[in-house]
Amino acid sequence: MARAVAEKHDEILAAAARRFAVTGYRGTSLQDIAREVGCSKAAVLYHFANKEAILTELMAPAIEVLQALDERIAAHAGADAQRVAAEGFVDLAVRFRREIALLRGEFPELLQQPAFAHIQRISERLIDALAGHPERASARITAFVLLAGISETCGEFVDVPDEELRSALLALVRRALEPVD
Amino acid sequence: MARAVAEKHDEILAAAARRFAVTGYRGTSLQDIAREVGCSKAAVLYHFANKEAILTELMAPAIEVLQALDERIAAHAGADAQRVAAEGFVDLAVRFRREIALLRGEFPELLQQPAFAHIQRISERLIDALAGHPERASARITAFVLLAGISETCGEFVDVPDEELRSALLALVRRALEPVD
DNA sequence: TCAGGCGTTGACCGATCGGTCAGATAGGGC
DNA sequence: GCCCTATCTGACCGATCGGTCAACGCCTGA
Repeated sequence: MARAVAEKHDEILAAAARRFAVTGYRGTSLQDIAREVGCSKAAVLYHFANKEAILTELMAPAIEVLQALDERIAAHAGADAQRVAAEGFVDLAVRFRREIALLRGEFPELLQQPAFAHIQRISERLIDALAGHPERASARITAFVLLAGISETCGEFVDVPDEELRSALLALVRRALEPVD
Repeated sequence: MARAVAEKHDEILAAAARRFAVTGYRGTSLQDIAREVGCSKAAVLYHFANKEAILTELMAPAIEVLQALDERIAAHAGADAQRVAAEGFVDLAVRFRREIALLRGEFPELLQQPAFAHIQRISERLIDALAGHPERASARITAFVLLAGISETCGEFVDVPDEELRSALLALVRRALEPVD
């Protein structure tokens, strides 16, 4: 029985991921998810406290890796931090591109939600590290283009093999980045 | 009287732009816009047929310029098309960054709406032109990162002076792009 | 002076949202 | 055979959405 519960839990999670990826978080209703699973909306809410809990659980692994990257960047300094940030973020984006895709540009709003409040601060530090010269506006602009662009792109090119996507992005980042002198 | 009507029309438009920029299109209700203007929701709908009409009118100038860019790219060929696409898009993004900002990542859904159907095709051609080698996956990935990243960035850095943003983006694009041989 | 229409309003509509709840069902332990 | 509980359901809730509508005041041209 316990196994059956876990199965249903995961089934709902997978269905939600599929729907979120197509119509986004806000654009997907609990009814949509229930229909995809083949059960009632009430059943979905029996397995999850509320809609946000589904999203939170779906994003948990990606957030964990993001936090680990944040700590790794903090542990380095100077040019090393820039390299760690660049490679770390590309890896993360490629690996979790399905999770990124399901946010479909709803980042700004979702980041406001308390559950994701700390993500914003991590993003800030990531941009600083990637910029190399955080005080130079052009460096920050470059970093922002890369972060936002890579996120969006990974959400779009879900069918390209991991290694191909990864190497293309890394090559682009190396070309685009102004090195720390 | 006719002037008063036009004034109110523009006032509603400006209020909608302000609200959209903060909470996005979907996240802004007609009630929100009416409150910002200081009138009733019904009054807003007296001046505009529906909510979508407000967005359409708000985006019209940007879409016109995008279409003009599309035609200019089509009129060129080879390496020239890549340069035209790059410079044209950066100019467009910087100039209309407030309009871009108010979409707040709702592009994917909005592009589905019939009013913006052709924008998707224009974007495809823009990516091809920017990629230079549209058949090479890495070139398309690079182009996508730049387009998506620049859009997002322009929506974010609304306070940076036009020329500073423009030159930083152009420099980045030149570094990032693989030239057509 | 008065009829007509423009701009505006609040009340209302149906649809949909996330979420609640009491009760039906079924299956395993006693 | 009986009960208990985990699972699930349909009916329902209040809130909010975009949009409609009859009616009202006011301005204007005849």
